[in-house]
Amino acid sequence: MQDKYPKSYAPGQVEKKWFDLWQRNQIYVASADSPKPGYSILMPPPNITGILHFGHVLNITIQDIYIRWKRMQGYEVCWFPGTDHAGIATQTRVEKELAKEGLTRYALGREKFLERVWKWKEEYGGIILRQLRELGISCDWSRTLFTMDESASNAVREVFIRLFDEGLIYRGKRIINWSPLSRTALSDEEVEFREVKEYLYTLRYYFVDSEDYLLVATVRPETIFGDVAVAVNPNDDRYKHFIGKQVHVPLANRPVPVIADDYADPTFGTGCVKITPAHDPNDFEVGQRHNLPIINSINPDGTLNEYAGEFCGLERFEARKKIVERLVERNLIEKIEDYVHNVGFSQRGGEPVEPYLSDQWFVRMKPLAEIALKPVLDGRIKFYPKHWEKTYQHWLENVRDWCISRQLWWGHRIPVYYAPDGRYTAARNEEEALAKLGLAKDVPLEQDPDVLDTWFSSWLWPLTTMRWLHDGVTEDTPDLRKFLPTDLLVTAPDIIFFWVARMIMATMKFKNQIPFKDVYFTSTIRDGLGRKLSKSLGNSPDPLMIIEKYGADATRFTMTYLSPLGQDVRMEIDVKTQDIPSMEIGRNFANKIWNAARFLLMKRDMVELPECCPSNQEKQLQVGELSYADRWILSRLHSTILKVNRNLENYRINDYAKLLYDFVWRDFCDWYVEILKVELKDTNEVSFNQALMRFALDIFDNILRLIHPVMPFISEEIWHLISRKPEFESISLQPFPMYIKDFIDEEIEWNFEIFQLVVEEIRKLRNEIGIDVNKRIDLILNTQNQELFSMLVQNKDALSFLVRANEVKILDKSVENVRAISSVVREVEIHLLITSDIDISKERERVSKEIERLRNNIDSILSKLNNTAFLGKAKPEVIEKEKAKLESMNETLSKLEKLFARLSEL
RNA sequence: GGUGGCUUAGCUCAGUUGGUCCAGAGCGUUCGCCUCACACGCGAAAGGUCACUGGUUCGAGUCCAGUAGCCACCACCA
Repeated sequence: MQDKYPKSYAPGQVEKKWFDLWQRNQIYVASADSPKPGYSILMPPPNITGILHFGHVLNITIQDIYIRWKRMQGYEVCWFPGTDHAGIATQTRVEKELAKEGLTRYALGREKFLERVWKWKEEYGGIILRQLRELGISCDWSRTLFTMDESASNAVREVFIRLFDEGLIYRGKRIINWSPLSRTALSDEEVEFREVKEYLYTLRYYFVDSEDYLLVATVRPETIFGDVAVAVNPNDDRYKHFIGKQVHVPLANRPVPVIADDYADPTFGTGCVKITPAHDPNDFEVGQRHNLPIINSINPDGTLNEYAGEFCGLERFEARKKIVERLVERNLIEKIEDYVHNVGFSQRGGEPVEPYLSDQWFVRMKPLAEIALKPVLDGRIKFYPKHWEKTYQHWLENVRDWCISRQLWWGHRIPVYYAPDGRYTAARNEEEALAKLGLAKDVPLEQDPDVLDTWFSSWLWPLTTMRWLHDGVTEDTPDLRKFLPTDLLVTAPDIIFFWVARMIMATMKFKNQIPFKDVYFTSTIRDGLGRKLSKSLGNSPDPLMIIEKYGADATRFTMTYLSPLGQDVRMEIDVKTQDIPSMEIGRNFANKIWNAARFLLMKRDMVELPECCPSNQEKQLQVGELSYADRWILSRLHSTILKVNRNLENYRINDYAKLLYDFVWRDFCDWYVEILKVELKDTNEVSFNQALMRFALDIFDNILRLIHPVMPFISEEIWHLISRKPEFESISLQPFPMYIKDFIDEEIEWNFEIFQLVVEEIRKLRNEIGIDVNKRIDLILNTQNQELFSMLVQNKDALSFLVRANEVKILDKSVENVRAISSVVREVEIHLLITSDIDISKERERVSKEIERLRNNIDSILSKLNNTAFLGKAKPEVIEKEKAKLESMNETLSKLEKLFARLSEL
């Protein structure tokens, strides 16, 4: 029998077995025609270049919890998976591979290069999804979508054309964020600011017609070759009279005018600013105001161009060093000071972004922001935690136009065609473009070489996953009707602007519907030092290794257990071994569940329970009289069911996990299973034992179903062992436990708590006076409280077992002159009979301490009850409670005092 | 600079609308146990002026204001 159910739970094979079976039986494929109400979640599509990290683990686990919970609640559930083509990341990746072969994308040409990328995608692009599977997720793989699939691409193209025709997409020459590494424009969101220590150089700009000079401060001396003016504030008396004069740009020796503009802050630096329109957004605006020329002195790859003279070809930071050297040489630097300021870095490439003037495509955001703000403000879309709504609102109200063109090859090509006369339009193909432009059929057109920002396809995710415009035409599909709006989006807060806001914009704009009802922002995972997990810090263990070591269930459970809504998660990470010790929480819990099951199964086999599966509780209740403990665990179960549902509804997933943990470990294992041992031993009647086991297994079956959303594998495994169902069936298709109010018995729960306190007090006494664990004790318990007396009598055998007692006497009147160590708990006197001498002074100390504690409590209650303000203003039930408490405490106190008096007599 | 969050036991954190017998858990520490499901376990113990100041209230860890420290996001002047 020992071999039939292994002693400790081994997740590896179990998890693999069930995942394969779930796949083979296709139990997670959703039907848009189902009569059941729909419930849907869009999986945030991971990048095809991505590898699984703990952010995914948490995110995916939460989604699977909701998907499984709702499925068990009887919804037609659909979880849409997919992957993102990740323009820059993927292109960079493949270019690196080419570099190893001594090739570049330019050498290969656009078409050949894209072939390579597709090949790479076919080979490696699915890895991340396969890794996700290891977690046991139950998404509908038949609906997997890639953002560059034809159906999605069709929708992207249509959306571009529509927005273009409406004037919401436009082309313009602007200062954008340029990534010299990837040689492409970036959106504002792709730039992150970091504080850096640099130098502030104060340069001398000599007047053309005198020996005098202006002092101009800059952190970027390499941009002087793009200078077209020096600005001073019109109200700055120091410089007023220089306005209109000419100064020489240092080294360049080019004369530029001194102009007046409010942009120059007299209180900052010297009060003079060099104006470099091509390399600074503010300067660009100043330049526009004053009709200044624009000199672009930096190449797309970040090197200086011919305007820089002798510095031409140098990389911008290298150039800075050389230029400063030369400036010092020529005595053109007044001073160099330490300077700390914020610099924008490319989120992906990590290099400082270059403000760069170029022609790009933009989406006009104002009108879209307005329609996206509404559903969040009026509560149709709810954020969890709520405070993100404010961040969202602030962003939308201050949003700037979105630069969507990327100078890449991998991505959705911009569907814009240019005519030889310089005009252009957005169209599905050349033919249509010619027609739109009113040109003859043989006029050659050129398509825009750029591609779209990756997020320009991601923002359509709620629509493209449901095949909206999959052929460029079809507006309505069964999936859209059934599953839009989706019910929940689970995502990290750092893509609230990138993705969440834009999906709301797009779905509102094109479908006039919200994309999702609830948005859950996941916790950021940090290591023991509070740092984000990252590969470079070495504090980001491979989840697959962790899953292999602890099991997917354990990993899922631990992550859930540790993730409070709206709070960061901290996990100790052993950098050396790449281990996460806190995963033991889940592993130990899984093992505990396994062993509880093992115990029940062994007992079931012992009593030869014939049925294959437990029936429902209502039937059980009629079968036979339930014991006190039975009624208690049933009541606790239903309290737990109620709270589980409430916690899941409110996205309090860590509370959900904790609740299960405590219920299973504390209530079920520590108390119920222990008492069950006594009850089974109590009688030789087979039918009684069978009924009892049927009941216990039924409780456990409920536990398995409660736990299934977070621990799908172990619950499936044990459920099959208990139910003996064929393998094609699944616990994930069973109903989630229903809360039945009639099973809640507050009186039982209350009294049982006292029972627990009594047991604990007796164990404490045993421990304190050092009674050998194997020695059985004799006890006398007495109480005048009839209810408690009856409870104790009913639980006498259980109590005796739990405290390892020999003989237990339960009386409803007080006892005199017993040779015992005594204590009082909630009106129950406990006398542990002993044969040896009592250490009276120790006993007196113990009892008097207890008396003092109780008196303090009584005093505080009395002061409340003597306070007329309290009596006048507190709720009646609160007052009643205080009175009852006082009464009970007084009762306990008088017993203690008697006890103490007796000790004094000895 | 703006906004939001956090500050409870040695560590990591719970504490849902203010009131349930001294504010809870896990880890760690100490003591005792291989008690016939589980040592990934069982029983027990020690450990907290709930950051600080003030206010509201009959009553505050819980609500409000201020102070300090930490964190995140947004903005950003050479």
